[in-house]
Amino acid sequence: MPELPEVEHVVRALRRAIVGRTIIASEIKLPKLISPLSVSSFKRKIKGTQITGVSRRGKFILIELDYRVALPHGRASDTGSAGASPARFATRRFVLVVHLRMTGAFLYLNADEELPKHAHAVFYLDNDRRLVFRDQRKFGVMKLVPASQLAALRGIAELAPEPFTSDFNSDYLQDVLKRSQRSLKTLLLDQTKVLGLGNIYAAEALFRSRINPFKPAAKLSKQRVVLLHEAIKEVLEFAVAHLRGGFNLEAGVSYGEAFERFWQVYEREGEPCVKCGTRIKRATHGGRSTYWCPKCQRR
DNA sequence: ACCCTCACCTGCACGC
DNA sequence: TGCGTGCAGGTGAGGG
Repeated sequence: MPELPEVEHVVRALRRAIVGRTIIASEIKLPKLISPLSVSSFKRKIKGTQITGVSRRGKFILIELDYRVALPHGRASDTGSAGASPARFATRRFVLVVHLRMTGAFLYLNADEELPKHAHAVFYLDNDRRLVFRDQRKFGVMKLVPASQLAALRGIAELAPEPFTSDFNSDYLQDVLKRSQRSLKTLLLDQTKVLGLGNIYAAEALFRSRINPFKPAAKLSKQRVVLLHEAIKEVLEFAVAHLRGGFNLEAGVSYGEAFERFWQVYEREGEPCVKCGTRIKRATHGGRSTYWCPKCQRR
């Protein structure tokens, strides 16, 4: 389902709901979800951890976990609290790295609510509620890693700069495009080059900047790179600002679904272009559907 | 190093 | 109704 804006939306909802909670137990019904860890070691490691934060890197959700280990003899550890009395515990930090891929979603269930179909992981929290990971197509992945290893994790380490930071600027984008032999549409989907777009927002960003999806990336003029850079940021920002889930945290209704659809070309084959009225076209490109206005996006 | 295709899964909408 | 086909917002492995 999700591209960066949807993931950001899920992160914010999770943050409101689960930060501060302790995971008292878990169930993993789909072992490959958490591989290469075994189910038993995953459960052992995550049990008793406290959720200290929820953040995001690209489309990866990062659930930050602290595990306090009691130390014998009241010895202070360097991660323990400083203060008058010596710490009697050490804190180990972990991150549960989650990628929703196509159909992953989190649910936050009350004690009396039934598990939905395709619930592959269940985390029992200390407030008598459950955080559930559901994923119809089973593409989603979950990795529990020490916080110190996060940055080097394969899949994370290679990611392009975050689109809302100054590192993602038009000079960076021009540099990336110049080196590529691929079409713009294909390149925009590559998370190691441009971060956060998926099939919908790549199409939307190209439409917004009036650039043809099939154009070779290296052939885009500097002027139009600037336009594309603006469009990418605007499309993502607009989506983050306007996404609304139909969910209610207190009622325990699900996250990650029921997003409004406000895109202008995606899934609009045959409909009139909002700018010029020409019928939107669709083609398969690199195995995926691409939508564009043949008049607005001629070049 | 790059780029492409396919594989990973289930479910849904469509046409016959 | 049933069955076959194509398609779905993501990525990684494996090949050229």
